[in-house]
Amino acid sequence: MSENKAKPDRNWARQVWKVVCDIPPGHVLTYGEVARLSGMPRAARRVSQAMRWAPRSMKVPWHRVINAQGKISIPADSPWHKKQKQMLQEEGVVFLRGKVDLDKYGYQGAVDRLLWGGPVGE
DNA sequence: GGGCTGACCTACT
DNA sequence: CAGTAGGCCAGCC
Repeated sequence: MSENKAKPDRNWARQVWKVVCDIPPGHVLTYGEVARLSGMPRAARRVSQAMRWAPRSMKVPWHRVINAQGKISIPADSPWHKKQKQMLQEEGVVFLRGKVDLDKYGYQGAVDRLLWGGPVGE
């Protein structure tokens, strides 16, 4: 209870990190989905900011968060862009033409897989 | 107190 | 499929 001395502004970011930490390995979530799961459907932009503030001590899988286009939103200028792509590939995510198939690795695809309890190609 | 920025999204052309 | 326009909201100057 003493570590929570951060300003209330950063409090919303905490919820975002919590949702991101809930993303299963081998799956990705879009900023809009994460924002909606965090309770702020219009906060897609806020999520991006939260990723930037995500401290390493939290081990937040920020690399599992991508944009609605299924592509990495980090500018190629940043070394993290290359890092994220490698991280996802390590998790089992496949990049097609530089994009990720949200139909398979997206949240909706994850639920479908859990309900059907089988591989995606069906 | 006001205005610009941004790891975005959705919709239309 | 690619490009453009509008919206949305917190952080920073």
